[in-house]
Amino acid sequence: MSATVRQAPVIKVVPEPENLPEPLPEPAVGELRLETVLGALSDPLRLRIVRKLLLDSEAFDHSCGWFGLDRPKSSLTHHFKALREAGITRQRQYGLERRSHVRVDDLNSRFPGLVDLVAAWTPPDTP
Amino acid sequence: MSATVRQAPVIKVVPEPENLPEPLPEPAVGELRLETVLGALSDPLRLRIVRKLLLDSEAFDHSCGWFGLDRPKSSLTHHFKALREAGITRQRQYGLERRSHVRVDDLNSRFPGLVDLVAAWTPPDTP
DNA sequence: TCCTATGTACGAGTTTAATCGTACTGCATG
DNA sequence: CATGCAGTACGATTAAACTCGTACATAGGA
Repeated sequence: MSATVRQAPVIKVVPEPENLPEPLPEPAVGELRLETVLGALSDPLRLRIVRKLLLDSEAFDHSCGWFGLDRPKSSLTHHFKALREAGITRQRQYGLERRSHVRVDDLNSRFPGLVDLVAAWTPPDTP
Repeated sequence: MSATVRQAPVIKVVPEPENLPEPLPEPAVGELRLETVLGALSDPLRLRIVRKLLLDSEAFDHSCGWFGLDRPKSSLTHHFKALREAGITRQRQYGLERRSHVRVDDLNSRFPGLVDLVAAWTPPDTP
């Protein structure tokens, strides 16, 4: 168990980019397309990822392994990339790991209510 | 402001099935799945169909040809069926034509806000 | 320095979906 | 009753996406 996911500060809506790695390539807010976002969210695994980020994360970014998904790493890369390219998540490189968080403000401004729908979703087979 | 998509339930939630043809097979309200609905809405053509039904229809069902889509008939059948099987539209057979309307109440009760997102959507290339 | 852990890149196999031509059904009207 | 019309059913083709194995890159620590 190496380090747990512990990290220090309670911040997260961090205003200062100086100590933060640059986000990976992503669409700007104005470029978000409803059909693309819906397509990205139509996959149960990705829906679960976004929902977990919304519900279980306090205010931090989370790395791939935090989600506890039993899929090959290359599959996870695929889905995290799909979410980022659709504009749903933002990813930053922290040393080795690539951490994600949901672009809640961007999504709420362009598609109000959508984030709440995902948060209220119940997975098909999870107790 | 223009009306939001809500309009009076006076008509449209027709209570009497006696003078109405039976709806074609469709999922019940409780069976609606967010991932399926989002998948059905991730297609621009279907998004356009649903949006037109929401905005331009008064309270009636509309047949395939009403939409003015320049696609082969078999393609339209495919998409209308996808919408119905996802639970987004209801279809009834009126003599020759099969008319559709959006299950607004069902969608609002299970996925509040989703219908408004579709109504507010702007097609990629339509003037 | 080597080793491990995190994650990517690439490529192949499989599945799913979109698109559409053609043939068909059934009503409705002349 | 024959013709036209609205739409489906079926099948083939094509394109996209999911899934995953393998190989590779890198940061951090023993």
